[in-house]
Amino acid sequence: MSGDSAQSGIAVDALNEPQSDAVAQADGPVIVFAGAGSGKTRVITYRIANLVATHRVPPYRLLGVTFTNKAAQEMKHRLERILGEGMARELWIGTFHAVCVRLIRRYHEQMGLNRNFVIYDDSDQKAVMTRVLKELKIDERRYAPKKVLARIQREKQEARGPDELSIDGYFDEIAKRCFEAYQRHLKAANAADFSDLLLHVLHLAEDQKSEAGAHLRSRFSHVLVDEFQDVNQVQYRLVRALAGEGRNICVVGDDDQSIYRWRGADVRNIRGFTRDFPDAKLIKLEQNYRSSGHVVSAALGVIRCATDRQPKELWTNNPDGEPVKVVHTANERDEAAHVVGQVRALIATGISPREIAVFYRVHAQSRVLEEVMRGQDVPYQIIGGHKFFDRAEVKDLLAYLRVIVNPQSDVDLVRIINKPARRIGARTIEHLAATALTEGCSLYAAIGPLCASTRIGAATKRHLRTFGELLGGFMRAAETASPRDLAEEVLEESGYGRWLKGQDNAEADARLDNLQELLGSIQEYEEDQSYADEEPTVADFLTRVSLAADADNLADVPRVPMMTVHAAKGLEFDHVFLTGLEEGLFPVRGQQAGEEEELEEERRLAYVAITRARHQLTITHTHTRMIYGQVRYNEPSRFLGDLPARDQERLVTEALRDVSRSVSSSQSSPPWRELIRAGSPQRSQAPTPPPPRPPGERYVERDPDGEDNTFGDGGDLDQGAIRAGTKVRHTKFGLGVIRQLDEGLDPAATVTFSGWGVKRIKVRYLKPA
DNA sequence: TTGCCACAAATTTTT
DNA sequence: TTTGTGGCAA
Repeated sequence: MSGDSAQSGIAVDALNEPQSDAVAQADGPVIVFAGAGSGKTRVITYRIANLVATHRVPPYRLLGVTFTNKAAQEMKHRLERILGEGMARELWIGTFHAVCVRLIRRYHEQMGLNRNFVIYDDSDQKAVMTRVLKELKIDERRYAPKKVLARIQREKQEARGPDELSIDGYFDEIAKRCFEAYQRHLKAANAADFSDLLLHVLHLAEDQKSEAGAHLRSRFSHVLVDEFQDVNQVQYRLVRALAGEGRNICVVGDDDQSIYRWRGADVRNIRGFTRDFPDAKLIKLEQNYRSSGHVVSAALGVIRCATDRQPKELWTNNPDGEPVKVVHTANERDEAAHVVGQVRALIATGISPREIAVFYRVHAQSRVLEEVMRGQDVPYQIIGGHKFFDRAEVKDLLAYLRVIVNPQSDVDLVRIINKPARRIGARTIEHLAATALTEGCSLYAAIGPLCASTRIGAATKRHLRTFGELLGGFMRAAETASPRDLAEEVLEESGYGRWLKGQDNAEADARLDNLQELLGSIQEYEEDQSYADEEPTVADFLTRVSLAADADNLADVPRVPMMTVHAAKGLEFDHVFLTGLEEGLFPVRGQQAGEEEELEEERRLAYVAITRARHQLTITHTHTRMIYGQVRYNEPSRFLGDLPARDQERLVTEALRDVSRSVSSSQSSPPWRELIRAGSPQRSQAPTPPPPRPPGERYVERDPDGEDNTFGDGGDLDQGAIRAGTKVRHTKFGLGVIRQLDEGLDPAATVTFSGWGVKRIKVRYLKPA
């Protein structure tokens, strides 16, 4: 391709990025090792822009793949700014799964899928597997559906089918039989699981015989992959195949940040890339633009000890900043108190809570931190956790829609057949399944034959028939109604809405709200489609939902983000608190033989965590920790020993000093004694002094154990104790503030909950906070 | 068919 | 400690 750069109205200046010329070359394979904070995503973005603007590659022939919707979104936005909306819209940018769904849309006939196929998520997969185990009469307790499924998914991530499963022991025999049956079920249900989405495309792309395969392979002239260290075998083969003869493939990643091996990611892909593409141009980006000198140096100290990594030296021009603080604390409460105390101090100096993050290795650690945050009135937000579309009631309504669009989907049918209760219980479903098996049809199609048989009572037949007619009616309605109208009709006619309304509790109210929100999101989808001049369909909406990440609801109030280290990948913050650096927790495991690779991954995880910090990093660890209901005595994490001495400052909390004094008098001096420094500025302590309270709020002495705080003598919220502004707690929504109060026989309040928004809740469901 | 109790298990998680 | 699941009684 020529370097002709006479282009039309494109912001050329934007292309003159420091790294872009390194990857400006248009042809041939390129691999970029991009260290943490070196501007990884930028490289891909500018390469794409450059290909379009300078090398005149038609945008629709460019494929850019990311791992998360968020990353894809970000990349699209950046490219819109550089290339303009019209051009950017033509680009193929998305997650592996989203891209594959788009391709399946175009090639579904060659893949043996019906247009209206549905995507089965984890719980659907588990439901299928449970069914399979029953059918094969395999003991569910000895062979847990989750275990079998995990085994199968491991195979699928390597693009192996049931026939290629290598058998080693009895479990594998079982797994193989289940695998076959599982795929059979998916096919019959006109469904695909997440791996299938990729596999369908892969199989066509690697098919040397069909014309469609050749067409698919030549579709894209350039393929670019972000976070290449996270690709699994299937994804790697997929991008290789899609790059086709041109071999214009550019991958960007950091082997030091490979933390998803347990999920099928294979670092060997990034390390082996140069084997598959010996002519690949290798580029290393080693300058870190993000973090302070001490942070970068600390991160290097940890990662340097890693065995088997692509040698590279991260460096930075940034000032040294403050050394990393390593704080030894007495226990998890002390640790939380210290972290929250520091966070408050930072906020008090005017730093935005959004720029102060708290990390932990496992979710189980978050509870204590949350309690102390709440107790000290620090606004926080847990990142990760469940998605909106995973809520039971949302999944229920979606299951109705899925059955309507695709009546072959048995798991969806089972999900809703008795919701609301229609007197169709497990027994009847078993009969239905048996009939479906002998008839070789779906559960839905088996309703007729079963009702014609004599195996079930007349009453049950009536219930089944009514249900069948209900669905039939919906299917007819689906032909003309818009998705939103259909959803509303389902909610109404199925009795689901009435069922929820009948349950007089706050939980049901919240569920109804969530369903309203779902209707809202369908509406939004319809509007999007009409804006894009496309027909909205239920099937398309369902696909989007399946591939959607959590709707990261932008917090109205700035809050301190709290998350696992995994969730932190790709993010950065001015101040980072990394908790629980203890042997047995971080690294979580890895001391035994055969777990070396796991330990390596923990090390990379620690590296990822450290490199999230821009200005300041505080690492904490505890002497004892109660986790999973058991007290553990902890050695400091081995990773702490890898931090260079000059980059860190070791501190202990007062509470630990007390512990150490009493312990050291009776025992030989423990290794952390020498960490105690005179004049350490720790103010942490076990019973937290009462935080200052805003006027107009009653303050009551807390129970020293920190259990439920109560108004006065506790018990229920009495009328006198609440008014607008009162803080309350709800079992599901957590902490909230009353906005408005409606008196009456059964008083209700409008409450703003952090993370949940405004809800109307009966006062009797609220507890004082 | 539903609801309750005992018991076990318990990283990390996107699509 | 919390959460999910299976068995059993009403």
